Amino acid sequence: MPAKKRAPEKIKPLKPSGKRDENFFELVFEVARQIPKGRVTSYGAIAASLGTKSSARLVGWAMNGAGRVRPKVPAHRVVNRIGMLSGKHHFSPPGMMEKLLKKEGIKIKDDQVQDFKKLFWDPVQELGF
DNA sequence: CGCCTGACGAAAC
DNA sequence: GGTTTCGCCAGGC
Repeated sequence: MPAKKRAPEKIKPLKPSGKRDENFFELVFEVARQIPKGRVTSYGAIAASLGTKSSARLVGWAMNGAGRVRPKVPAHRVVNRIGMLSGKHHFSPPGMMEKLLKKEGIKIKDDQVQDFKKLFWDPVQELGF
């Protein structure tokens, strides 16, 4: 029997209104803007704070528009859950993300954030969600 | 109109 | 324990 069914944890429904259009993106940007300087968070953490922890990909997708919203969203402070700069390839110069992070005092080693766990900023915890 | 891809995550194998 | 697959939603082709 082909193990092709993964439904581990059930995700909670989105807004009762069913409105999950660009509003979701706005929320992502809002949370991302709350990231303090010198700190980092993960896509999944943001998604979780919005109530859609399974939609971590959407957070990343939302970041695609991070550069076209104002004020600019510090997308460079958002990395995946292991602290890897998965999104560096999406910056103008791929090294920009790392550069910005280092500028804030964050050490990067091989596309990975050092002391990620220590620098991790959990929106759910910090924002009190 | 349908299939594939994508800056993730987590379980299944 | 590394690899694979699924789910999420949206957009591109």
